[in-house]
Order: sequence, then structure tokens, then C-alpha cells
Amino acid sequence: MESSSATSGGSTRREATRQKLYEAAVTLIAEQGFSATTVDEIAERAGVAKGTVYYNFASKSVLFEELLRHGVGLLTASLRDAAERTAREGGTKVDALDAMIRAGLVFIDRYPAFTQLYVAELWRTNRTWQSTLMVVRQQAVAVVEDALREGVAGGEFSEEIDVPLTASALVGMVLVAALDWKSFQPERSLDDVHAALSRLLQGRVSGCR
Amino acid sequence: MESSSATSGGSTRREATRQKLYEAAVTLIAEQGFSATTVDEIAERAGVAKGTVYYNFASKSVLFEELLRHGVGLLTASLRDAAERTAREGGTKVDALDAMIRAGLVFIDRYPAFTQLYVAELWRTNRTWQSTLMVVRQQAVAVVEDALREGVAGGEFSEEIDVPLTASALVGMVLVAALDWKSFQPERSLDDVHAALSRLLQGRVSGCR
DNA sequence: GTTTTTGCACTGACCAGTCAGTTCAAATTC
DNA sequence: GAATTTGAACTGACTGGTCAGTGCAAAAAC
Repeated sequence: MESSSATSGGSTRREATRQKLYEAAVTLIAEQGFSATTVDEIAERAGVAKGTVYYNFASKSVLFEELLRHGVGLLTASLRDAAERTAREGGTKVDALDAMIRAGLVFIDRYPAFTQLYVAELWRTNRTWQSTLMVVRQQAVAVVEDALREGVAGGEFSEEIDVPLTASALVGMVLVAALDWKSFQPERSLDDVHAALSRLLQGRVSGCR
Repeated sequence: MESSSATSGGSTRREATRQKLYEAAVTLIAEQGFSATTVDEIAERAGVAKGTVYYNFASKSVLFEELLRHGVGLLTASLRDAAERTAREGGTKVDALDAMIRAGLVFIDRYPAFTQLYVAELWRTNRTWQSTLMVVRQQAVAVVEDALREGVAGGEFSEEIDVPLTASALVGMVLVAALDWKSFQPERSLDDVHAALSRLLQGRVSGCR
């Protein structure tokens, strides 16, 4: 899944160790927060010696920063893929947004810990990885903004909508609904959650029908 | 302002110190997270000696927990107030939801640090204040759920909506849009943001008109 | 034979929580 | 109304523990 191409095509063994460290770090940091999670814990959960962590990453912060980049890269790719697939199949922009909602849900379903940790850090200030976070956030939100803008250009959406704000709101809708789903009603199906959000997106809750 | 009544009518000085500590703690923890914030920092920012923190609160965690309860209490009261005011004035349930969106925005506008800190902690597990957080979350979401349920009962909303999920999604919409507003476009007006969210709530973005 | 991992002892900074002592405003005494 | 007492509120130096990061020799993997 990650061995062949990737960024630097390093040796496979190294990549596998890094992956194990990502996985260990993501759950621990999601549960406890960055500062409350120790490097010893991460190493132990990954089944690796502490020295190995420092052989593979310059510091705890760097490990975390690369983890963030890695994770949001996956999400962005998935959103873009959903949008493009819909376009290729001749769907409307609402279809594209709907497909992106589903892609978001699938992502959160698969990586709940990452999502949680991301949300916890996103609006913080004064942290070393702030700029990383901003860049990476913009990449993801931009995909939604593009769909909205194209919808406005094509006459499908009202010209009066506020693109950045509406994009934020849509992202928030999916994010919070999905995190609540995973935290408080994990037994429900993804389709169920998707249906509820679809209805909200299409304004089938109130007002018109 | 706080001398006479309050909860326990304790001495004024004590209450004032606690308030200063809340204010210092909320911004520091919002910026850095709970574990990365030291008690020395909180004391210094509050202009108080470290010992005073421990004279007023049993521990750092307890200070934080009481801070959470305090803050969400304010929010819940504000939401409930908005809902009741709309009802008294004979508004529809959409009006009530709209008023609650505005109340939420006003709250976040006033206490952005608290909101940020709340979001960062809400979906964590394994923390001592988890139960506090759950209780307090349910109080706030319940107000929205009630409005939705009443809307369904009164025929204003579709019977098919999923009340808890839709409530989560609405809360998320406001939360994320408002945090993005405060973080990335703080110069915009509250009315502006409110208008964009109103439009989304009423389905005036896509589909019907 | 080079790269990667291990295991573990060590350091220095940092930090939550403690406690003996100080402050001061109100209550009490004369 | 001045002198004295009281005690809640506050102070800040100190302690015991924790943790990020280092150093390195030997083993394992490739």
C-alpha cells in the first residue's frame, strides 16, 4: 500500500517502521493529546525501541508533523477523487458535494483517531506545527470550495452563497456528525449517517421539499 | 457584579480570584492544550502566586473541570433562552433554530478560546474529565434536539429526519464555521456569518428556492 | 559491509503539588 | 478609637518525579 512509490522511495523496512510509529502515535495522541503522550509510550505501542524513533524522526514534534501531512494527504486525495469521479460520470455539483460527504465519512470511519487529533489541533495557535496545519487544512477545504464555485458558475447554486463560509460549514457538518457517530453511536451504519447529512445538504429538512 | 448573590455567596475576594484564574486558564489551555499548560503559567497570567491556585482548586484537573462546567453552563443557558424567546414571540421552529444559530455565534464571538478548548477535548477518551464533558455536551445538544423533535411533531419538519444526527450536524456547522471565522477572517461581521449559515439551514443553497 | 534496529544507562530541564510562613481586613477588646 | 487578635487568603521556595533527547556498543537484517 505504501511501499513502492511514496515521496522518497526509501528502503521498505524503514518505511514499515515509520508506518508502525504513525499508527501508534495517532491513537495515543488522539486519546491523550500531544503533550501527554510520551515517546516511550509510542515506541512501546509500536513494538520498537526508543532509539528507533529517533533514528527515524528528528524529534517528537517532527514525527507528529509528518503524521499530520501524511493523514491529510490521504483525505485530500480521497475528496478530490470523489469530486472527479462524479464529474466524469456527468453528475451535478450537488452530486459532487454529496460524494465528497460520503468520502469524508468513509475516511473518518477508517481513521477516526486521526480525525479526532486533527480537530483537536486545528484551531490552536502558538504551536510549532501551526503552519503545517494551515497548509494542509486549506488543501482539503479548497476541494469543497472549488465544487461550490463551479456550482455557482454553472448556475446550479445561488450567486449569493458565501463560498469559504459555506465550505467551512459543510466540512463542520460532516466532521462533527461523524465524530459523534463514532463516539456515541458506533453501531449505526455509514449509509444511515450519509442519508441524514444528504437530506440536510439538500434542504429536505425544513422549508421546501 | 458578582458580590451579592452567586451560587454560594462566598467571600467576594475568593470569587474574584477564581474568575481571574478561569480567564487565565482558558486562553492558555486553548492555545497550548491542557498538558502543555503549566500551573505556573496560569498563576502568572492571573497575577497570582502558584499556591493560590491550589488554595482555590484541588488540582489542575479540577480547575479545568470546573472551568468546563462554568463555560458550557453559559452556552446552554444562552441557547435555551434563544429558543424560548422565539417561542414566546410565536416564531416557527425554523426561526427557533435560526435564533439558536445566532446565539451560538454570539457565544463563540465572545468566548472563542473556550469554544476552541471545548472542541479540542470533546471527543477524547481516557481523560479524567470525560464524564463531565459528556454530561455538559448532552445538555447543549439536547436543546437543539428538542427544537427538532417539536418541529417534527408539529409537522414543520419531515418525519424522516434523524434527530440526534441532524442536531450534531447543525452544531458542527455552526462550530466549525464560527471557529474558521474567528481564526481566518476575524474582520467579518457576525451578521454576515449568520446570513450564510441561515441560508444553508433553509436549503437555499442548492435544489429548491 | 552497510543500513537499521536494539537496549539501556544517563542527563538536564521542567513541572505538579506541598508547606511553613506572611499579609491584611474585619472582629474583638480595652 | 487605638491596640490586639483572628483566620481566610495568599505567597514562593522547595521536593520528588517525569520525560525528551543522547550516546553507544552490539545484534540483526538486507
